[in-house]
Amino acid sequence: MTLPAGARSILDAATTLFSRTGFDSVSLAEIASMAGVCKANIFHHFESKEALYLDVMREACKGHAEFAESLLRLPLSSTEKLRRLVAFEFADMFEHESRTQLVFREVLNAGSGKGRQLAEQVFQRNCFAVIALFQEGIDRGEFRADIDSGITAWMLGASTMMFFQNRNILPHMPGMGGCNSPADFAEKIVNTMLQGLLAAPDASGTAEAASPSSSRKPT
Amino acid sequence: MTLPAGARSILDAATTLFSRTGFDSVSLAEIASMAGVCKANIFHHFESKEALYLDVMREACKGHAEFAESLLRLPLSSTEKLRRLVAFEFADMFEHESRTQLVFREVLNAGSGKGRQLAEQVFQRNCFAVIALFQEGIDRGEFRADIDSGITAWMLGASTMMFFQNRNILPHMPGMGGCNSPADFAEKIVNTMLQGLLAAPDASGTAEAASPSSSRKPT
DNA sequence: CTCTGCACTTACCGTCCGGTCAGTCAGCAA
DNA sequence: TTGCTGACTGACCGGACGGTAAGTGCAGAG
Repeated sequence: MTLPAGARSILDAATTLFSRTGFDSVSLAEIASMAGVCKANIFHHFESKEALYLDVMREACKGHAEFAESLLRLPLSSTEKLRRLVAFEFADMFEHESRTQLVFREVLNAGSGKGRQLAEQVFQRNCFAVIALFQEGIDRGEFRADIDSGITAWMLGASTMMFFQNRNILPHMPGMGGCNSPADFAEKIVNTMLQGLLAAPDASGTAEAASPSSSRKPT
Repeated sequence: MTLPAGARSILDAATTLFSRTGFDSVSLAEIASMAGVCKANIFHHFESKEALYLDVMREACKGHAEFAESLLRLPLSSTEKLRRLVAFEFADMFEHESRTQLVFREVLNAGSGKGRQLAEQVFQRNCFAVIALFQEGIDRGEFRADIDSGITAWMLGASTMMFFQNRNILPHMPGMGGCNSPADFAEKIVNTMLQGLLAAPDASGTAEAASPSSSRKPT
């Protein structure tokens, strides 16, 4: 915001390039070239390559996970909150691919990450919000009492990240031809989870609760 | 096997180092040093750094996914096959950490991977076996007919990979304090999935089918 | 013993990288 | 006009990198 134009363009170029192939395989010369400045200018605005990377990460992490937390306070069923949360996260990921890629790379590359801490903070905060959501559903009797909210949140997060990370090769994966859009995938994983989460289906109610909007998919 | 001792030690050192931090941040000098040979000797046995990496990947991929395929042919319930499959995969992953890390890194680092194709083959093959398992369960009426076997396999694979990848920070994750061992986690994700997979629980049977071995966990 | 082929080494090359430095230039206050 | 500041640059540095050339030593075949 208060950054000079040069620093801004460096940060943007670095975000794009780092998100593409990581820290090591991007050179400062590349970044400078894409930013339209000379290499030495990078050192005028940033202390080192690593400091630049951390600034890029800090920016990428900002603004994440706030929706999830605000969502928790809305007067909705836990099922509906879950649907909205996953739908939002998928939309958000694809709207900011570079940022998302950066954070995910750090979370997924166990150890050795320079921005690991930052990414973990984002991940943990997100995870915690989802856990709270599941726990609320359990307390309300909307979800089964015998599920583990931590494990369930983990599965949801893992599926989401993997989908994003493999979005380009997904059409070539066996059995995944059926889901063609992120929204489609999001709906399907939520449905799959819900069928295991919803409180015991006494008689009716199961199918309806799993698909509250009447004509979600006529099959 | 038919490799000279030197080539063998180079391959082993490279496997260890590449699995630790990836391709870029490992130098041939490091590999040579760990292998106890001089750097030039690497070029005697391997065409280039990249060729060495591909050989390492090829070896890491070998022998994977065979258990899953053989498992499918056993005369067991789909539920039991699923349990055994996941239990085996968790045990196998932790028994060969370096190999596993290599393959997972390639699968998870979207794009830009040198051994991407190899890792994808492993991943696809594994995925396909699990999909077949789910499909069998559906056909038998053991699993719900309205689940998507591809999505379900995806969720299972994603959860497993994420667990392995984050095994070191897992104790610090919110809500994951409860599961202390890989086997524990494996059992929990299977249970979570099954509760959503098992055919409609008419009256009894659900809890029993989800935990076939009588005294799995007395709670 | 000699020849051959292979494992292996020492010494070196050109290149590219992160980082430094001296200096230019525009804007602005006094 | 002068003096100062901060954005920006081109030229350069030491070092590490992937890779090469030339040669050593040694085992087995003839």
